[in-house]
Amino acid sequence: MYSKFGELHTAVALFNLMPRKNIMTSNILIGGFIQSGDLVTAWKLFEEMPERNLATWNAMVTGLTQFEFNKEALGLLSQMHEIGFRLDEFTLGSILRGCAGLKALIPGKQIHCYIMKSGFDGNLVVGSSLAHMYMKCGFVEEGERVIKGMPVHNVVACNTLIAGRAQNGCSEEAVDQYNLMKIAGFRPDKITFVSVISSCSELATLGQGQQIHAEAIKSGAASAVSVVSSLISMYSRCGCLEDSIRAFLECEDADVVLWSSMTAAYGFHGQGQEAIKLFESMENEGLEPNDVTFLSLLYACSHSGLKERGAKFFELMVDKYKVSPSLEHYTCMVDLLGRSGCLEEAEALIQSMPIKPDAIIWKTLLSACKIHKNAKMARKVAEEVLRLDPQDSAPYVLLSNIHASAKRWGDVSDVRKAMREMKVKKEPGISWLEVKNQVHQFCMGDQSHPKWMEIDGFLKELILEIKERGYVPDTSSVLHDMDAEEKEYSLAHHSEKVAIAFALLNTPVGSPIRIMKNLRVCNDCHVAIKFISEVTLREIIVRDASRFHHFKAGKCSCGDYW
DNA sequence: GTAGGGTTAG
Repeated sequence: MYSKFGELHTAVALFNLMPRKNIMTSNILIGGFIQSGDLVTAWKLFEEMPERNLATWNAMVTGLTQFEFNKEALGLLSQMHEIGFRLDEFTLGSILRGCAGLKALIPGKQIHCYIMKSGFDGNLVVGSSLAHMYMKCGFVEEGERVIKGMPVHNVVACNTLIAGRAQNGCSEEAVDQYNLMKIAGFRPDKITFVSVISSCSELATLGQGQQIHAEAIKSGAASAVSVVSSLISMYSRCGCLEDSIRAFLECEDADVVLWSSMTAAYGFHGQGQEAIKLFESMENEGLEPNDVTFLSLLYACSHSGLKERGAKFFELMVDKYKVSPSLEHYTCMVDLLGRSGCLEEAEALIQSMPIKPDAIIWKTLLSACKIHKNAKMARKVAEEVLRLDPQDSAPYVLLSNIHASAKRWGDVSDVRKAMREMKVKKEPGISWLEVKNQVHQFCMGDQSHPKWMEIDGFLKELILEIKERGYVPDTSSVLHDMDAEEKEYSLAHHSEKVAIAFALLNTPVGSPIRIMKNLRVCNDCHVAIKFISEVTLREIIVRDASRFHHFKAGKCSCGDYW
């Protein structure tokens, strides 16, 4: 009774007075200490026990995995094995959770073998944990096989499948599974909504996201802070910052994740000042920012050109909040310095940081070299990128762009030759948008859309019209060796331009257009879309690989800084 | 006593 009411030390005092200490009482105490987070005392009791049963071991293994002492839990498991204990569903569920946390596939597979032999493979808890372990290790298909092999399902099994797909980049499949689970008669809970709403942010399918939000409200799960965090991110990534703000303000039990997701949302829309204000209010509320909060904040500073503020926050993070900077934090800082033109400083940071640089951080610096047209540094940096990731097309494309904008055509063709030799291909640009709950996708060079002729004709007219207003095609981002006319044709068919033409033809006059793109918007498209927003009197919102651009009346919200 | 989830650099 005492251990249930949290008066553990009273319980221990009583326990010590007992002339004969039985296993059950000790087990209850161990469980109590684990629940209160005092693993040290739980461990001490465990060690002192002259005799332990399966429940004792299970309590300890579970306790260790609950607090992410996964390696230690695996150590206990092997001791259990040596002594000859038979593992039950409680042991198996917990230890699989530990394996998932460690992304330890090999021990996970060994446990899978044990499960098959001991006949636990039809057990819902064991099966879900096993599938979760595979999914966390990146083996989606194996996880699916485990879930589908179970004779009965429940909400947790469905959620395991949905979350596993969502976390492994199979967002569409996650949404499909969500629909299937409803048909099968399972009632989605807050964990379902978190996963499926996150998938909608990944897909940037606003209509779908709104519908699922409505379903979450009906089910009563929409006010859970974890669901709100995913909603903030979803609305932000679908281009509706206002809805993110509304969700944030309406949430009653805010935590650090909620604040971080709102910070990220502001950053994503280029509202660095707002992100900073938010961070300051968070500090005032007495909430402790974490590594992700700072990542979002630094990102927001970087995308708004707030170099000094960003640098100060980096210091604050290390000195006051004792968050040790990760490679991601350094990448953000390199981006911040590089974008604002301090290329040498950015390079010096990479050289001096205590973590080994990867291809991504060098690529970040390379983009900055492109923005600030520093061909000399770009060459050097491109070499670093290629050394770490020889198949990456980005350094070739960026180098070629830099040479092309300086009209060094010989250098451009050298880069092209090197690409051919290395068999590196540029990732094709893809843009997509939702019209009446249907997703339309346009890929550079693909004319398969049923309305292609109509779209193409309209696009030609549109380009002519914006040329009259002063648009001059910027062919420097065309990679191939072509004559000027071909280059212009190629440029005019960048997937975002095609998608916008399609949207103008198929959405109500005056309504905003939302386009998503897998790559970053090129400079030419950026200029062209500004003109298009002016001549068509439309607000055009483009999400590219890195952030949002809100085009309105000939201007972009990024202030041409991206 | 056991299982599934939110924010995140380029």
